[in-house]
Amino acid sequence: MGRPRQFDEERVIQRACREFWAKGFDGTSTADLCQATGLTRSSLYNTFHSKEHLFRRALSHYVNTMTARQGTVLDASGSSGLERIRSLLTVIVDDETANQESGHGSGCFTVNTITTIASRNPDIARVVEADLHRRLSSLRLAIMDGQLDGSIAADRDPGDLAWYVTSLVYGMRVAAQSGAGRTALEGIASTGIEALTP
Amino acid sequence: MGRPRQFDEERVIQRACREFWAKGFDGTSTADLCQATGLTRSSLYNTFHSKEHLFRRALSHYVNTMTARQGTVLDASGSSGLERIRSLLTVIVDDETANQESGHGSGCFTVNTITTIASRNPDIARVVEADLHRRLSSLRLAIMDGQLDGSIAADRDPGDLAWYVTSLVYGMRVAAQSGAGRTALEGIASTGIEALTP
DNA sequence: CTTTTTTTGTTCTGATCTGTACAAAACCGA
DNA sequence: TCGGTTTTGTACAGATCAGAACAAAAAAAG
Repeated sequence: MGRPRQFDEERVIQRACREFWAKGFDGTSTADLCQATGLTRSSLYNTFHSKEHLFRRALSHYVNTMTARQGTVLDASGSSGLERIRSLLTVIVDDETANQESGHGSGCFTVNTITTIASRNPDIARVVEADLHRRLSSLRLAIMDGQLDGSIAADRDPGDLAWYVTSLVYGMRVAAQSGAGRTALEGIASTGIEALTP
Repeated sequence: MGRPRQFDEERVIQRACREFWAKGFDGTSTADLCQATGLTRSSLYNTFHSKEHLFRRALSHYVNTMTARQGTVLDASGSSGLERIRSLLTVIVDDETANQESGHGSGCFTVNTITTIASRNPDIARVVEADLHRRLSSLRLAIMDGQLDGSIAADRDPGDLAWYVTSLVYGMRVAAQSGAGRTALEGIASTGIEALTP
């Protein structure tokens, strides 16, 4: 069935993800992508059709792995709703400090995408929007659990609180990118979670 | 003293600011800037030397007007520290809903800059960093006032709380850009401010 | 071995990019 | 009115951009 591919598609997407993450859609050229992935021009276009298609694949890969990992923390049974959200924020702090220390930039690919092309590209906007709704639902469930087990204030709408936590995470991502170190992020997280307690 | 200019420099910077704000540094071409400002290529380069210089002027203009406006709210005497921060958040909510309704995009030019080129351009990073420190100081003063007048919990470091409020504002900016409407933003603000009360 | 199918490497294309060159135009001072 | 100075319009330069074209290479199917 023809010549087999000399590359692993998943691996290529991961490399492309790093590249787009660091430089954004507009700031990344197809030459950059070829160099980062090791693919030639024709292999890249033969497989992914266009720069925008590859971007969507890379972005989807990012949000899927991120949301999955955060989802396992959020859905962990055995701890209170508040504890699960606290764990989520810990994951964020660890992520950002790891990013800062490992050099390859910081911040969140999703946030970067929201603040740049999402407003100008409906197809890309759809990816982040679907992910947003997934995360809001997960959060709402954890928050409702917390309101039942008494760890989270019950006098507020779970949907509002889910938006609040989302916004808190967004803020921590941007703060990390504007220079906030681990201790600053931990302070933001511990202060921010106070708003949820009864 | 030579031929006088046929344009108002401030006005040009405002137009350029809108353009960069909407499309980002990489996404805005010099042709876009000419069209948006009405200047010809040579006038633009004669006055601002390069795309990056103009970007810095536009960004400085933005952070100055924004921080000044938010500063007057934060420094308002006659109300408690907590009230002043609540007013700040109200300003943010009003800004974002106004942006959404008036069409010309939403979100914050500063946040967009942080999440895109700031990490790749030290000169631009310096602009946002200086502004960040100004805002953190203003916030810390208001928070210390609040801790003295009893409206804000005194058992937390003012610097940590200043970072928290900054992060809260960042988060609201991104939330607005990802589709949060006025009521959602108001919910985030009112929940977020709970964390500050004693 | 031959044919068919797919990937790969290289080259090309036309558009767009930032920035420059240069002369015409418009103003001021004398 | 004339000389000096600055802005303006247009044309251009060289680089880079996303993507297409096409034949060589590599494998499976017959």
